[in-house]
Amino acid sequence: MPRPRTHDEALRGRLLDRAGELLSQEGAGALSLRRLATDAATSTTAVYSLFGGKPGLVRELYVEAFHRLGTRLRAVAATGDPAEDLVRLGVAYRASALADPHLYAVMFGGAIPGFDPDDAAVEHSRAALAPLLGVIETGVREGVFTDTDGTMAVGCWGIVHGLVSLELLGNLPPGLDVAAAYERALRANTAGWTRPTGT
Amino acid sequence: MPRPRTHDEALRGRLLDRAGELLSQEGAGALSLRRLATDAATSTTAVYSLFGGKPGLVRELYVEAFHRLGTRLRAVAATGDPAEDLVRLGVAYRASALADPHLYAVMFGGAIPGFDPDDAAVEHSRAALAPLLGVIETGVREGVFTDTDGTMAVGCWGIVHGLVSLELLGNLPPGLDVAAAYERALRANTAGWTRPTGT
DNA sequence: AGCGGTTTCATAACAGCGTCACGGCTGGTA
DNA sequence: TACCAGCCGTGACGCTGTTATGAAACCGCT
Repeated sequence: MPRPRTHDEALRGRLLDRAGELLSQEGAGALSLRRLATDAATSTTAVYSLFGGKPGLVRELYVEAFHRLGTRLRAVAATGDPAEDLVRLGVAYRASALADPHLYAVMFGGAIPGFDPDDAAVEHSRAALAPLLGVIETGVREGVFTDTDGTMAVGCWGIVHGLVSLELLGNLPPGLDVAAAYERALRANTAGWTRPTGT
Repeated sequence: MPRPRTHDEALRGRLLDRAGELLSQEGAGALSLRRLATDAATSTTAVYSLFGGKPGLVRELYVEAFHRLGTRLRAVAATGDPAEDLVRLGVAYRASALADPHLYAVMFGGAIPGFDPDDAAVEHSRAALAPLLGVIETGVREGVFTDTDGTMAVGCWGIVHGLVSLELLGNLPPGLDVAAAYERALRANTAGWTRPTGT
C-alpha cells in the first residue's frame, strides 16, 4: 500500500512564512531556494517535496496574496452610494498594493521568471474582485450605472491596476500628489459609467 | 593621448538586433548574454565593452521600445474631435503593445530582473506620450475636457496601461471580446472627463 | 512486535546564468 | 615607427534552479 502523504506541515509553514518575508522585505531577487532553505533550517529538496519546485512555492504566495486583497476589499463598508463605494474600493486596492509592493509584483508584475499562474490560480484573482462586481451590480440595479454586459468591471479594474502599476514602477511624474490624482481619476472614470441625473 | 572610443558599430548593431529578436520571439528568459554573444559571433565581454553589462543593453531596448511607441502614437491622425482622438490613441497604444508583448514587458513589466530604468530612460517614456498630452491640451482649450491640472493624462494612461497589462498577463475573463470592451471602457473614461453638453 | 513498501528530505552534482580579471591584438597618436 | 589605450576572446567565480542518489522515518500489515 502506498503510504499516505504525510508532509511536514510545520516545515511547510516555515518555508511559506520565510518566503513571504524574503519577498516582502527584499524583493523577488532575494527569494532563492538556497537562502530560503538555509533560513528555514532545511534543504532545497524540501521545496520540491512540498511544492514541486520554485514555481509551486510562488503559486502559494500568489494565491495567498489575492486572498489578502480580497479580504481588504470585502472590508470596505457600503455607503449606500455605489459610485462612492466604487472609489473606496479603488482606494483600498491601492492601499493593499502599497502595503506590499513586492507581493503585488508577484500577482501582476511577472516578478519571478519561472512562474506563470495556471488557470486555477487566476481564478483566485477573479474571486478576490467579487466586491467590485457586487458594487457594480448594485449600481446597475439601482439605475445609477449604465453598464449592460460587464464591461464596466473590466474598465474599473483596468484603471485601478494601471495607475497602481505605474506608481509602483516609478512611471508617474515626480512631484505628483498620487493619492489625490488617483482618486480624481477614479471619480472621473466612474462618472463616465454613471447615468446623468438632474443634479 | 587616450585613444578615442572606436567601438565596433557593426557589432553593436548586430547585438542590438539579435537581442531584440530573442526578446520578441522567445521572451525575456531567452535573452542571455551567452546565447546572444554566440548568435552575434562574439563573446559576452563585448556586451560589457559596448553597453557596460546586460542592464545597459536592455536600456537600449527600453529606449527603442518607447521610441517605437511614440512613433505609432504620433501617426494617429487628428479627427477634430478630441474625445475621438483620445480613444484612437488608446487603440494605437494597445496595437503597439500587442505587436510585441515581450517588448512591452520590458517597458512596464519588469521582465528582466537586473534592469531598472534610470531617470533619463524614464524621461523617454514620458516623451513618447506627448501626443496624449497634446490631445488633452487641445480638448481643454476647446472646452471639451474638464481637466485643470494634468490629472486627466495620468488617468488616461492608467486605464490604457492597466487594460493592456491585464490582457497580456491573461487576467481578463476568457471569452471576452477584448477589443470591443477596451474601446468601450476608454469611451466611458473619456466621457468622465468630458464637459456635459446639451446633446 | 516486526517487517516491507513508500515517502521525505539531505547531500552533492550539473547546466546555465551575469560578471570580471587577465592578456593578446588592433589601430589611432605622437 | 613606436607606443599604448581600448576592444574583446578566454577562462574562472559565485550564484541560480533542478535532479540523481541514498539514508532515515513512517505507515499498514501480519
